[in-house]
Amino acid sequence: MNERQVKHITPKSEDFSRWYQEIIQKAELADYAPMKGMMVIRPYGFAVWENIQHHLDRRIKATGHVNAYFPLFIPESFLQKEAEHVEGFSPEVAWVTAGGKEDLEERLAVRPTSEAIIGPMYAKWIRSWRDLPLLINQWANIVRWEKVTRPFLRTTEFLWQEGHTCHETAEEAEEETLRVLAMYREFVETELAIPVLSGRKTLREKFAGAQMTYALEALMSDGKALQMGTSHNLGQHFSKAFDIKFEDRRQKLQYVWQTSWGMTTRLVGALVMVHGDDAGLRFPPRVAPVQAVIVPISVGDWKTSVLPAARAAADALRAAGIRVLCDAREEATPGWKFAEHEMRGVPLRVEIGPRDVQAGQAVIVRRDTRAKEKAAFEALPVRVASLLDEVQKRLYAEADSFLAANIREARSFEEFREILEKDRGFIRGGWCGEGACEDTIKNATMATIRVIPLDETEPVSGGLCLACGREAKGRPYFARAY
RNA sequence: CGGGGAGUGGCGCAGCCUGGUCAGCGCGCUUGCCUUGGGAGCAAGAGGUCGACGGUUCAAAUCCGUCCUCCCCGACCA
Repeated sequence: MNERQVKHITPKSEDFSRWYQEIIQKAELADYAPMKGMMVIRPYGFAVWENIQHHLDRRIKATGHVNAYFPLFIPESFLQKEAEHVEGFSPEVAWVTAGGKEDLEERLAVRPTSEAIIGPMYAKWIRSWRDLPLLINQWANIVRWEKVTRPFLRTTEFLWQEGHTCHETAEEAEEETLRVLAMYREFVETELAIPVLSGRKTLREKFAGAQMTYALEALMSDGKALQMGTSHNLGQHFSKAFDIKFEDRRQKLQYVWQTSWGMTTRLVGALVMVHGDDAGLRFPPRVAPVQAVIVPISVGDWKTSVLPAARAAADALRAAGIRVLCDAREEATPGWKFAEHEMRGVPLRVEIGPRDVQAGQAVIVRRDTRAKEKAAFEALPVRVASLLDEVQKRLYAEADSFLAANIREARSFEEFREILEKDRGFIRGGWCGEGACEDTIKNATMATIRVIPLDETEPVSGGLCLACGREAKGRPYFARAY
């Protein structure tokens, strides 16, 4: 019993923050690098990111976008062209000032986002309305000099995908912004099994340089919100700054209408915080690095009596397109393996022992419910595939009911504070639309407006602003956020 | 950037107050035997200039000073 404690992680309910850090290291998703705020994404964690990339890239391409790659460095003069953009990012830009032993004539920013290096290129490439829409995405690394960092959630360098598009009209740009938002939502819900709220950001929360920012927000199991992705309508802010013009269908010179949008390695952190439990991770099958682990029960002459059957089962599952691992390590006992793979979030475990071989069957155990069942060897691929679907659905359903149970209404500021104190989660309440009131609430409670639902563009009558008591113009979702 | 905590074999820690067999424990690791249906057991091993630099002293993991790094909690952000 005492020895067990050694490998054990802090229970989630006892100290969520500590649980998060420990599980990330023990499950080998990531490790701290020797530089502040930087981490190494280890193979197991990177496999999750690769699965995310795969599923997202598919959708990005299916909506007509193509991938390209732009430089890591941005000349300072470029970065400064869009005033609000520079202003917003200047505190967190890393600079390159020398090459070898020679100082540079102009400093180079390590991209905190790529608008400022993509803009000038688009200006070169776009001449006519026939060049539009231009729909490019890039997978890249980004550097933002953050003061407070946490593995996956906020690191100095992170990986992401950033889409940058140009359109003929304001309407098309807005459509693109919303199309991507919907695509993101479908992706997060389907692949990551995470339900989200989507909507507009307030002016204070929008991307520096954007005209309008839309976002997805998810609820972590400690009751704090996490932004899962953003889609920005840039209007003509950047096209004017970078002189991206085209001749339209009536032979008139116009600035293009742009969008940009991104999702990051933060999503890996979201998977951990939404689905994890006291025993460790619980990965949704569609992004799990290993979907099913086969544990041969090592007794007696298991290497000759059990192992071949385990290997054959692994081959059969692999042939059925399932990501499977046959854990034939001799140095670990079956019990050890059970606990380890549970901690690492493998959705299904398939146990095969001497008795099973005799009976021509295997024991399948679900990570999410720990339910056990038996399946004949021949039926294994079909049964495992269908159980993976069930686990995926159940994880979503569980997260969805948690989200639903943690969206509350506040009719007064007092009520708002009580909910925050007692339950956290999302709180819907009246807002007059003024930034000052947004600040008042934030300063008093640390909660911010996460999103303003899209179905709510018209003023809502009857409600009052939580901060000033005047008539509310909308009822956004508030929350404390990461 | 403010407040707090911590740097001792791979990991987790004890030792520090009261300098001197204090280089120690557990886990892990290596080798062998034996085991294996929920984190096995025994035996023998390998492994550390005690975060860095400077100072006090006959003597520093221990006392003093400076610096570095990491973590947590806050203000800013994917």
